[in-house]
Amino acid sequence: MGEDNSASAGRRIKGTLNRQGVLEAAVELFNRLGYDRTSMNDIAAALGITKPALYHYFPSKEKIFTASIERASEIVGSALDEGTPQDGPAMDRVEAFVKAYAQALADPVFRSLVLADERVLDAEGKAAIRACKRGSQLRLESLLREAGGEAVDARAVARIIFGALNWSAVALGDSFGDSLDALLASITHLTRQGLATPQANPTSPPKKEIK
Amino acid sequence: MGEDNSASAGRRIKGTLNRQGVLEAAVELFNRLGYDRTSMNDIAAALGITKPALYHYFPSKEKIFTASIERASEIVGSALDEGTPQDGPAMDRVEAFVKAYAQALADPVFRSLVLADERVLDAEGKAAIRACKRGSQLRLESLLREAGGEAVDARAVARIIFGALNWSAVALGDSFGDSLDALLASITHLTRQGLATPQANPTSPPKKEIK
DNA sequence: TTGCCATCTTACCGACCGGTCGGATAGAAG
DNA sequence: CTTCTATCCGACCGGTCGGTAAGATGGCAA
Repeated sequence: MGEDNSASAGRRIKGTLNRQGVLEAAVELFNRLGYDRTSMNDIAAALGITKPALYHYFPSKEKIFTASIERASEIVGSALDEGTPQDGPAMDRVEAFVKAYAQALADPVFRSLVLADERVLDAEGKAAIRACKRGSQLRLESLLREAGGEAVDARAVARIIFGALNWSAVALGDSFGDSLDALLASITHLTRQGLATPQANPTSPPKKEIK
Repeated sequence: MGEDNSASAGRRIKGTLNRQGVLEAAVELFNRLGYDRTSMNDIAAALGITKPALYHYFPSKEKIFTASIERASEIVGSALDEGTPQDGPAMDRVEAFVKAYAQALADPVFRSLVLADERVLDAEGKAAIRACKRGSQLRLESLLREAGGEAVDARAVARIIFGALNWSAVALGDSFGDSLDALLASITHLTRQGLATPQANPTSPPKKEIK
């Protein structure tokens, strides 16, 4: 509500630190060292200030994290909105969606959400992460169903795609971008070929012995 | 070398605690809470002893972790050896390999390796994890090349498969087993279809301007 | 000039961490 | 019996953590 964001008074002319700057520095450390192993002193030192000064921008360490989660949700949301066309062949839209998601993974702030260990957050933070991930998941599933009909298990294929991208981003770290093109090409290839031919028995659970 | 494993004397008749028991309890906690947030007191409490007693079985917290990593390497190694046939159609062997790997993921000790954050380990521990992961990766790549020839980018497809399985195992936790069948079916389907038709321009980097 | 307020610092707190010390306990060996 | 040794515990250590108290600094508005 009443957030006064005017670059008003204070000391610090050099740097003009603000919440955004703190958040970016913190995210960089969270991604590199992990949330637990990043101390408030580390963050402060990276900004050239002392620990208590940090508490003028955020009331606690966890609030920094949850703020980065919220920001990450906005980032991936708008990236998918802008990157996924509203019409055209369904499979092309799947491809555009996957590409947009992969590009969002290049943003450190969004990576902090993917890397985030839900166990360190309270119920509210957990819910925010789950809602964001679930949103992306459902959007891709819907697109896949549109593209493949009943030919495949859309939920499972979406899991494969997100798993491939998220895991590679986490495992490869900063060199993720180097192999991204090859990864995207293969994901697209497998998905196109897989959706083109129906799967034996996609989702359906065994109906025989319901009792 | 000279490890005396004889179930010799001492107090404790009830329980007959040993390194194996300590390791299993620790792994369960590491997987549930994360390595950093699991204290030696937590592990001791789970075993019904106190912290100093723990140091009769392992010399440090990190040694418990590295021991679980070594054990996990053996588990996945033998699971893949036993689960992957030596002959038959290459694609069938890929499928068997993937299935064997997925079953290894059900073992908490192996999951501790997949979940492990390399950043908390020393150079030796890091190397052990990397060697294990790299071994699995190369085996699958080799199998994929055998099955698909030059049709696809084997490295990228292997990343997709491991990413899908590892990420799902981490994200779904204990309910991983519930959706495993559907996941395996879709992975197999996508891989079979993807290998059946060649990819536009798989791995090859631009050869033109080598200079 | 006066007073306000955002900014930033030094010094500190209680809690918890991994790990250690010295001793208590009890079955096995002689 | 004594002695040995594996097992285990209460108490404690140095260090780090997230967070706080209290005050110094300096630009801005009145």
